[in-house]
Amino acid sequence: MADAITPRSEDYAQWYIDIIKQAKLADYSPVRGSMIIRPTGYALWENIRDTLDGMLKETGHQNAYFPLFIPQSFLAKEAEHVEGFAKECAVVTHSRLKIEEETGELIPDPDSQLEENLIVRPTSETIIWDTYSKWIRSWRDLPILMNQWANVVRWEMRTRLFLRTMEFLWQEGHTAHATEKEAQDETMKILDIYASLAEDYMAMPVIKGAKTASERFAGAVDTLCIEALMQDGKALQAGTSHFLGQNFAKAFNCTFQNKENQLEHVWATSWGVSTRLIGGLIMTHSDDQGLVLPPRIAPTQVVIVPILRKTGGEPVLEAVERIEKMLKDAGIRVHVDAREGYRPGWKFAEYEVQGVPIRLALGARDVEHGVIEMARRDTFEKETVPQEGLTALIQDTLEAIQKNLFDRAVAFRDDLTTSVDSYDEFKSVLEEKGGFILAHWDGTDETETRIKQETKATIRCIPLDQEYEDGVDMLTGKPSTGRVYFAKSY
RNA sequence: CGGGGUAUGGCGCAGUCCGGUAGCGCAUCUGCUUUGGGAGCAGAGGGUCGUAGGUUCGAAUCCUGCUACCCCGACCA
Repeated sequence: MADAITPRSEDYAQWYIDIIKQAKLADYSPVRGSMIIRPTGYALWENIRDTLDGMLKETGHQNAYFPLFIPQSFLAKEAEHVEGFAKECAVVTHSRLKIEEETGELIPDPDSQLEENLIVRPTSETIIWDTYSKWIRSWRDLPILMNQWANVVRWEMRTRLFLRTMEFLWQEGHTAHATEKEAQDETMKILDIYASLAEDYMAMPVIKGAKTASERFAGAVDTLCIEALMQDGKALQAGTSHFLGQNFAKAFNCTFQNKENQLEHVWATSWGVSTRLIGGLIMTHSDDQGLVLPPRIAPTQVVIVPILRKTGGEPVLEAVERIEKMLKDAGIRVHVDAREGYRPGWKFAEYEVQGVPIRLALGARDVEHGVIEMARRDTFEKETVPQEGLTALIQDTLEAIQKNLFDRAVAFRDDLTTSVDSYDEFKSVLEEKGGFILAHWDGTDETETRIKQETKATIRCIPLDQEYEDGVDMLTGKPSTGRVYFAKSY
């Protein structure tokens, strides 16, 4: 047995770290709060990225790239935005280093102090709206549907691999529209795309909803989000889509002439998902044996392990090669591990830790009988099946795994979603069961803040499919017309 | 930014109380035997003990300062 994974029941946080290390997704870096994304982890990100990128292009968005450095003065232009981000900005003040003669120490060269400080982007609204104000003159210039894949930096006090790191990878979409309605529709359209990415590809069920004022993006009029529930009963904000109104257009003086020949401020949206999704993926499906990956997003969907004896391995390797080609031709991502020096049992354990959905094992006996052993990562089921018709069976099984993971996660989420009507009940459910709690809320900041202070639970979202229901706020007794989702969150 | 903990081969740790020149497991390398669920035996390589200073004939060990990282809380994708 190699290094063990701490069981979830013992220490969930340690389990999460163990999974990432054992599955070789990421490493800590020499810089606090920064992480090294290893090839396996990055391959996962590439699949998420490529899937989403396809969906965005499908809906008319184009990619561009804006710079990492933003003039410090830009950040100050939108009042709420600066308040939200100023506390976590990395600031560039000098352009070169020099060796101090007396001490031999390497220091920023005082002579190279910048005229104006640069900040490392925590998000790009400011530089993008500065640019849009130059690009947009007429209603004919609209809409602009732009996205960028980039890294951003937020100087976090407390970090966790994938979930919160000082530097992370994401995409940020920034769109400009002629009308409020069009911008609002865009915000919603993106939310649906995010939900589809999460549910249909990552098999991670999400609640679509709107953030309350206190949880809103700094500078947004409205923030929509998708919220997922992790195995420890805590919620994870997995993506956000913001309707920015005309806030940034006003701050950056971005106007256009409408069809009535009047000057009007542009309507805006912005939206993003990040490498945090990988953290969500891990905490949605994985178990005490290691990572569990949904087939549609798994870098390797099928691994084939030949079982070789010292001599007479040729027929086995030939069969493996034939099956590999067959599966590859069908578009399945397959990997053959024919390495010598590692025993089959070792390899089985290795791919289990890495979450490969299906493992095939083929030995001399199987070749003789025209069969092959197939093992599922999600259920640990193992069966010997005919090589004849294998491709179709694999395809079906991959789909079955995908569906099983999603169904399992939905069932878990539903089990851990509780409706409560009193504050006492709220507190006891939160304490003993965790998960999402549906409760009435009077719509005020004060109540939300008090609940947060007293219980550490926040309103994750006001669900978009909220049903009208007369009720009273569990704390204040004031009237409410529908339930909102509360939870402790990451 | 507060509280706690840790720092010794690549990883995980022991050694520190009571100073005498560094050890164990895993991993790595070589050879042989193995190979259908993390192999066995034999041998080998690899460490300025986080850092700076002090005490001492002698410091991983005692003293002082510093730094980094991890965990737990307040703030955030």
